[in-house]
Amino acid sequence: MNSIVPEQAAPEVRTLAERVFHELQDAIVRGELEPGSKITEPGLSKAYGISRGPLREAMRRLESHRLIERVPHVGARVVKLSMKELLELFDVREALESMAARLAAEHMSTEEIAGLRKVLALHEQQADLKSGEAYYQREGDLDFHYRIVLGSHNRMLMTMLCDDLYYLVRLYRTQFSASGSRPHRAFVEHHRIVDAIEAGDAELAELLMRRHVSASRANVVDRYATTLKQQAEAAS
Amino acid sequence: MNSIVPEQAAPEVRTLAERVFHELQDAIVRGELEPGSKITEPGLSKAYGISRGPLREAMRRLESHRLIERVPHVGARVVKLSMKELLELFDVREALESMAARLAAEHMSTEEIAGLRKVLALHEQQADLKSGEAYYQREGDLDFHYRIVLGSHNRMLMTMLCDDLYYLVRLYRTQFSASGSRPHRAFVEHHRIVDAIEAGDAELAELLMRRHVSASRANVVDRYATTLKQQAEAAS
DNA sequence: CATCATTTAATTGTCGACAATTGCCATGAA
DNA sequence: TTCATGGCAATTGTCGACAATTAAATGATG
Repeated sequence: MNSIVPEQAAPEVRTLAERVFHELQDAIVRGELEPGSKITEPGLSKAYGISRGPLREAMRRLESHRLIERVPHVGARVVKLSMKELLELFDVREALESMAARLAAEHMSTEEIAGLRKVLALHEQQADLKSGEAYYQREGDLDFHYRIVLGSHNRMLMTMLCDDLYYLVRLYRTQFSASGSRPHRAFVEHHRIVDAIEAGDAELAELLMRRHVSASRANVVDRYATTLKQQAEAAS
Repeated sequence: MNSIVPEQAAPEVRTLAERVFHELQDAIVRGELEPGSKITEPGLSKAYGISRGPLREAMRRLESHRLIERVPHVGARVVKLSMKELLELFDVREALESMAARLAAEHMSTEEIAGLRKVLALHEQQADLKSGEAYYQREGDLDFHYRIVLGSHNRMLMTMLCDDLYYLVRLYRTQFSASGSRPHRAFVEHHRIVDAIEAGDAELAELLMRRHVSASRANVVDRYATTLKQQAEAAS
């Protein structure tokens, strides 16, 4: 079980390959390694002061997490999400997270639900501050989704969403510099979802989560259309 | 894009690691490598006549596909699906495949639908033969699901289902020696799903696929309970 | 006889070097 | 000028050896 929460709470990293994997993962998600840029084994090998052996293992792991793309005998590039791929990601999230919400409504313990409520409270408090810094809002949002996935008690779902897809989500947020959008509405939706989970209403929780992700996707499409329009105006 | 269809139609394998990966994948899914058995790097290295370098890469890939489990400094074992994990797999399949059916209803071309119908015809023809050999039936079943996933035109879904989960499904079928169960009912369900896809009814296709996977899951639970009961009787 | 510490063997992790393949660049011909 | 061809540099793929860690075997001790 890898890091469950963004904060790299990895206490003991037992192997070099593992450590450099996490470092590279962070570097990519944070945008320090430019999307689409080519990364070379000797380069990284020197940069991190390790041999190419462990580095290749780390890169192979990054590839399986869809953070880099490799072509045999050619090289590796940091993944660059296209709009099409981003929408694909949302469809997959909709399928998996709605299932997670359904299972969470069936299996989540009272303690877990209490923790979930605490996250919501913290989330709103930060929103009241209107601190502008959308970063924490967004991290809070991910925290919310994390906990529901964990509440599903389905390990396969957990690794798929928490270890793979959520890193892509964060990568997207840096690549498209997606600021915290539609925050208030998202808050309301989050609350409704927790209510359904607490009531043990699996079907409703599933439906609400589905709409929640779907609305988020629609919001992305909107923003993208707006951006295109602005670019067209600027060009004319 | 890796092998889309079971038949290893990989014409050109460019690297040793890739080749041995596919060979090991087949060996595991076919049950030649016993589930839960420990696999050692020097052993496989000699067995396949390659160095440990490419072999480690192949093993790392197998791990990301959930076919083996590795522990740092300890070793790797062929995955052994427990009942709990099998049910988890079904929940994930239900989520992803129902989404695939929905997208397929929206995006599938007439040619793709024709191909799908052809698979169904072939499927039934084999059933009429009552050839007992459930193997082909099962492969036909997987072929059906493959094509629908491909019809979703969502690459992320395709890799998740075709490259990862479906190998686990086949592994399960060998591990639990699951014979062709409930074949007639599955046929009917398959037809209804294709009808919905052809009609472009996304919601219905999604619902039917969901029920289809869910019924398959329930069937597995039934069989498992029966097995347990028989074992208890034999012990008494 | 059981339990614990120590040693030992085997496996994994890491490293540096060599071979193979690719992409680039210069050179030359149409 | 443009395109094809050849060679060259760089990167990836592969290999064997060494170091670090783990699990087991052995022996000592209560």
